[in-house]
Amino acid sequence: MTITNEISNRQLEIIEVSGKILIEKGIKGLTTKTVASEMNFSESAIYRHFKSKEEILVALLSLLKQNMNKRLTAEIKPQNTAAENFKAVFTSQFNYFKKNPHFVVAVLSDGLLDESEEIKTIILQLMQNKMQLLAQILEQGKISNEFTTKISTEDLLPIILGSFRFQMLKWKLSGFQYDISIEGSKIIDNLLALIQK
Amino acid sequence: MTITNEISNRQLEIIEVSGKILIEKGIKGLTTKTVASEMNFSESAIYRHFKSKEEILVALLSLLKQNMNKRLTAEIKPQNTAAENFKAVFTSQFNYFKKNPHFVVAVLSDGLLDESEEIKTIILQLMQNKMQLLAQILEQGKISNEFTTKISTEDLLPIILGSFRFQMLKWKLSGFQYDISIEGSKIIDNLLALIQK
DNA sequence: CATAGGTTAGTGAATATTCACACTACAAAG
DNA sequence: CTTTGTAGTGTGAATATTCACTAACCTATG
Repeated sequence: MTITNEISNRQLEIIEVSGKILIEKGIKGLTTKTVASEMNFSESAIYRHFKSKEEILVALLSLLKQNMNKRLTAEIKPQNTAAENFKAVFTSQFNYFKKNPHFVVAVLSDGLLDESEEIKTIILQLMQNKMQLLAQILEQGKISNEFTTKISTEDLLPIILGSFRFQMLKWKLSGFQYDISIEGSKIIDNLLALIQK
Repeated sequence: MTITNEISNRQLEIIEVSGKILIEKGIKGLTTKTVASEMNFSESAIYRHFKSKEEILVALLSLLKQNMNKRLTAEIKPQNTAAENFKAVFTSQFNYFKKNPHFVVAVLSDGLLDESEEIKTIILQLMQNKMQLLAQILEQGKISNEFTTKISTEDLLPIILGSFRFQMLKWKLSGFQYDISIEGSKIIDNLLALIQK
């Protein structure tokens, strides 16, 4: 356990293992025992790397938040059309979760929401960040006359985000069996078809 | 504990109390201790009414499933337009949850999904039931030329259901502070505006 | 007097966390 | 080159707490 904010390799391993357990066995399955077992070391060894179990979850979510923000912000380019930006952002999301399904918990985070105040805060920030990015694209599309102005951006956000979340839930329920980037691109097209003029 | 399938008054009380705890403290907060305390009797008294804790959850979800199916099916009338049926169904849902916010857990059921196979099955049935009802209305609207045919019913379902779920999540996150039937009717109108021709 | 529904006082299992201890790599000091 | 200090990382055993659930007993009421 270092003093810096940097995440050590071992910490990253623990985070990834925790994510894996989280999607396989849910929040109830994530115990010091299961994490230790998956790491092939004793329970007490966990405490060499994290102060508490909660800290692992906080680190996991913070990491995702950081990644997501960087990644998605880079996808938005002013010279592109709003539809292109819209596609780019969601494609990036679906590809990311395809490669890192253990982070899907953060999207389907209902269970995590009740864990602690700190965790709840991070999850809310994550949602807030995504909504802001999306709002930006929707506004662009309205100004450029690509998207419908029948519905306010504010009202459009929960529809789009809700659809995205639901798609993720379906994917999880299927046991991550199908290709989310393919199914995802369908829903992107459908959403665009609905909001485009 | 009676042998019949009927739910006794005391059982109903326990179910309602459990739902209340579930939305206030999440699945982790639902323990024999908290239920007993809320009921103002001892933990062991619970077992006079239910065989196990899981049985309480099963009863809660089964009850909701029964109620919902009856209620929503009654809302759909062939002589009405698809848009009217659409509105009626969702208005009924929002009003129901306004009166019974402790059942919202079943909608935001991620946490419950990992509890047990039986619980997972009931939740999936609940979702399936609602999707079927909704599909019926969407098909009606397509035939009567009210709704867009640009998007298949199958693809429209997750968008609508996802929006509904997300609205419920927002409501829960707000601590059930605003009037869900008012906010709900807004989202109904918005969704209709999107899918109507 | 049998039963429904309550009580108190347990049970064993699981949980997160702590502690004393051991090993290793490596850099500084002699 | 060897000694030695130290930071990092592991272990096993023990901890208090919480959990779902049970057994034995009490009592009002139909």
